[in-house]
Amino acid sequence: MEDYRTVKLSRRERQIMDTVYQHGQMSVADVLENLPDAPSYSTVRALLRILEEKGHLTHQKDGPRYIYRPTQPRHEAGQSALKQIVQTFFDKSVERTVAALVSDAEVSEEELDRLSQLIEQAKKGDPPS
Amino acid sequence: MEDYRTVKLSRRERQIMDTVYQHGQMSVADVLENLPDAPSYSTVRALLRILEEKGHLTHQKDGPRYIYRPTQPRHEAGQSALKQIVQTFFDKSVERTVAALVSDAEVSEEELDRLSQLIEQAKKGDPPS
DNA sequence: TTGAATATGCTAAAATTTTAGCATATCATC
DNA sequence: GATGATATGCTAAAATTTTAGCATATTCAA
Repeated sequence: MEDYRTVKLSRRERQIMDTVYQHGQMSVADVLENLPDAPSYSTVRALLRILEEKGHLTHQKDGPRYIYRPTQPRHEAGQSALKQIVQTFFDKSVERTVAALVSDAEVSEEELDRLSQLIEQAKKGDPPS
Repeated sequence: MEDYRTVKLSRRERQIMDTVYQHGQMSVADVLENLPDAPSYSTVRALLRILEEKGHLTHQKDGPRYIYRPTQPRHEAGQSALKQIVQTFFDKSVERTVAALVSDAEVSEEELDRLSQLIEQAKKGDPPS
């Protein structure tokens, strides 16, 4: 599926999709709290409704209120978002992207170890064609 | 600097910033060719002007035409874009993000090797506090 | 050096996005 | 079961974004 973050969605809509993905699921009030330049409650409701119409969100009832969740699985959305970044800023190079990630100086020794393991696994497990 | 992709910029503006970052520098015609749902020439010109007013782009003359470039260095913009993604889709975990990157099945054996080296270097070179 | 092609400068209109707020429903508690 | 607090449904206005197009400048080649 196409990356929702680059096409079709307005600024607010994208902001909302981002928080909802980050939090997993949210009520209107939750979303409101987490948006930059907090808009009005009405606004958030309207946008959630639109996003649901467009098929990006669903809601279920939780007592009196609606709880919204993304329709596209998080890991899928993450994959395409990542892909977009790799393409835009890192010349489509996974390597350069990882370099940027680990050069951020906030990656612990242990995490680096786990990353090594991760890559070893990738070598064995998923030999690409 | 804050991630231009999440705040402040309209849909088209963000699309334009993305292509300009991807290509390094572009004329109006170049941008036009690379936008989804190609808008009109006028539109692109207007948006480039606005982005310049907002400080995200500069231009220089190349013969008869303007060539636009981002003001913020690409690697910086890439870092903050990545950070945003890591936060939104991968619970702020660099590890999970790298896992997603290398599980994309399009990473060659050689690239995996270079990634290993990369991480070894990170271990030695930049021991985080 | 002049004319065709291709630029930009600018203004205002069209379209979309964002917002407010009234009407109505639902829940929890006294 | 009445009441206050807190939801949603909906409509239309405000604000922003996107667009078109006329006027003018610049380049390049005949």
